[in-house]
Amino acid sequence: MMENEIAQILAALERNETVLIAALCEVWYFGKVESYLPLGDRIILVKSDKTLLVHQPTGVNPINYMKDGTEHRIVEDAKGIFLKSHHQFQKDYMDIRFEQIHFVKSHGLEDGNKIQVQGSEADMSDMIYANPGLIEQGFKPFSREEHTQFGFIDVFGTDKNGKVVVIECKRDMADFKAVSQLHRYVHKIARSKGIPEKNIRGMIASPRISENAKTMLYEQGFEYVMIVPPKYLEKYDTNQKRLGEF
Amino acid sequence: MMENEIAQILAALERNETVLIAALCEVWYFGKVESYLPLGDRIILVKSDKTLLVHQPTGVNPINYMKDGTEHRIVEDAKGIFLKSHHQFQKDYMDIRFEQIHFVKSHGLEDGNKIQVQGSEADMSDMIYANPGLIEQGFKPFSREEHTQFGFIDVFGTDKNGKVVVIECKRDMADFKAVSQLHRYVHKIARSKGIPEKNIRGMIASPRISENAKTMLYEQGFEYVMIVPPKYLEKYDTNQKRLGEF
DNA sequence: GGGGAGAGATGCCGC
DNA sequence: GCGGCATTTCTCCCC
Repeated sequence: MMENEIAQILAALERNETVLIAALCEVWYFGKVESYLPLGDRIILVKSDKTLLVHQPTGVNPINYMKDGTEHRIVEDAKGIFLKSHHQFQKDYMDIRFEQIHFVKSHGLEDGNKIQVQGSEADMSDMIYANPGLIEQGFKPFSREEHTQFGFIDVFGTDKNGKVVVIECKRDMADFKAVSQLHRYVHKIARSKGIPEKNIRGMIASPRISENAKTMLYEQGFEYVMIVPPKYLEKYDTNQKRLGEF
Repeated sequence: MMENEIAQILAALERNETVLIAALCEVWYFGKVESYLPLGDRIILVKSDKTLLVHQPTGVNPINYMKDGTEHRIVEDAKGIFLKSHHQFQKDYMDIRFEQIHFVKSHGLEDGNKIQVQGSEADMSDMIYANPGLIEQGFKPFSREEHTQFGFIDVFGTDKNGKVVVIECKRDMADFKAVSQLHRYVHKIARSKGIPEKNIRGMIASPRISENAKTMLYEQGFEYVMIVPPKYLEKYDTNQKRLGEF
């Protein structure tokens, strides 16, 4: 009944193509958790690196997946027609039983390009290093080399009085976890430099901060600087223009 | 040149079907961040809820996406043929320029079923409520109703001496964040009940714990209980058997 | 491989 | 919408 579609899938897997399947199916997963997805229409995607995705007709995330390097085979027996997948290192398994295959399509895809992103937390700290005045007058960040030596601290320098300043950047709203992160960093620096914690200035730099976080921040004697990640809003306006251009 | 494929896309969008496109394309995104993905072969998936996914030929995650409720339209001008997507509430935009469309497929998908998962953190705390002896002899969890009233504490009860016990469950390896979570809960309970923090027992329950976390845990006077989420390994063995059955 | 941290994290639930 | 938290988070980078 589905011989033709199964043959297409096998041939495409053999040729290492990307395979797209629309099918009425049920799915079992056994790995870090166990899951069962009852019968329904789904899109199944097998990529050339052997990643397997099962997508329901709604939502961003796959409902089931297997990572790259998975082995796939088709098994036909009395219980039905299955795509059986196994990942040797992840030690997990997925079984898909096909009740009906709506269509199969495959294609060899070539894509060596990577995405370029602007507006990340790293861009924020770069911006502060390039324009220390954004923090306050007289703020001097240490060199980028020293930055790494103390671990994962976003920005690290001295104020106009020579006091050590530790800054934790968040690209969006800072929450209490950002404050406890900052506290941990200040503690780390205090110990490694032999300075009392209260003599180190800790700051959160972000476009906004939650009420809880603000309270925690001030309770611990830390400070807040409102900084918007580079081109966060400006580019948004630009987009509107750019969209209009078309 | 791509008239036929464009017509297929438009018709499928009109009919609210799930649309699959394999295409050589470049992608711009403007939203919380900005991104640009240079020309390459990708799979584009538009779901019936108007979710848009762009997948490269490798990896589990989409390289670009738009959430459900996005508006999509095809725009053809001197600069090329575009799928232009806009989300009113997310206030973000995506533009895909098609250089070449390898194929278009669409289908109306029906799927009302939800996934059933076993082995989550919630299952762990359920297991402990059902079998308090897993923690220690004499441990008595409070009722599930009280559980919510103190917030997001996984398990909450008293030991054989009537001391309050707060347990944070992790389905896999517990790290230092789990310990600081536990510390916060103990602090919360101490304040709300007017008990000194040192008179409350805090515990991490997980199949494993990192060295750092263990150190932090003991420094703060907390305890560790090794608990494996229900059927974490047993079912894994079962699977092997079950897989053999086919 | 462990450990720490970001991510356009997403998604869920509760207020 | 914010807030807190789990997720088969994934991914990257460093030790």
